[in-house]
Amino acid sequence: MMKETMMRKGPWTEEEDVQLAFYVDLFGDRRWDFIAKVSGLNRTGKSCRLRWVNYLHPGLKRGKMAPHEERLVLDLHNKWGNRWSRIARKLPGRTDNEIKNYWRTHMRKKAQERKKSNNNNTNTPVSPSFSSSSSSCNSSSSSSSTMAFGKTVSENKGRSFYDTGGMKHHNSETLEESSKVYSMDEIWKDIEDDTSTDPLWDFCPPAPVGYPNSMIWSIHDEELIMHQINNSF
DNA sequence: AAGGGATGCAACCGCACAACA
DNA sequence: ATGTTGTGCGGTTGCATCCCT
Repeated sequence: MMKETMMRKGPWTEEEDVQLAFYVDLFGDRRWDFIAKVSGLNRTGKSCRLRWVNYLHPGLKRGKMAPHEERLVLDLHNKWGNRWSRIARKLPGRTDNEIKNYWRTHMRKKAQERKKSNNNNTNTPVSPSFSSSSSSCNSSSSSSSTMAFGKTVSENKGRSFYDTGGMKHHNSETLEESSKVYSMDEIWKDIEDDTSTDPLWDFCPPAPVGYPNSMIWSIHDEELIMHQINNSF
């Protein structure tokens, strides 16, 4: 039987962050349900984990993606599709969530640029705003296809507009050419063509995920520690 | 200066999978 | 072999801030 207690949701407060960090420091970044319980945070283990992984983890970089990171994301997405966590492992200090958000943002940007360039492709070229040149964009064969980005695309049953599917769809015949209302793959391919020629990303570091995995402790230890904690608060 | 749309990011949800009893 | 629990992942949403008119 699970007793239904109202779990807290929504943004984390600074106090909660401090508290979570304290307990993760004590118990390691595993056993999230346990941490959630003993910390007294009225959060689910899941929520605690997410907060730690995406925000509190000491190894995290913050701020804008560097150009080489952008390249890496593009290239790895081209290879692996929406395997965000996998991609994140190749970008130390970046989280899957961050990369996912980045991708979404830039897909949106790109989509809009494309839309613009389609609208007035007869004369004024669009100024590229993303990382490097995108001069070859308008060489794509999709110049006549209907662009259905933004809100309308959600009508496109189940596929979010930034979900190109990556690898998933490259070999798939489910995406019939004829049925494409819009083709992110095509668009992104164009972008890729511009960027992937650059071997810059080759430096690709050996994926140190950065989690301290040496936290070995027994249940017995847990209980002892718990006891101490309870006494100290 | 104000209002509205665009953007970026944090957080939640649902599902899948692995470990364990 | 099976059920339960914990964790991880990908997709989606909500909200605060920024920017433009």
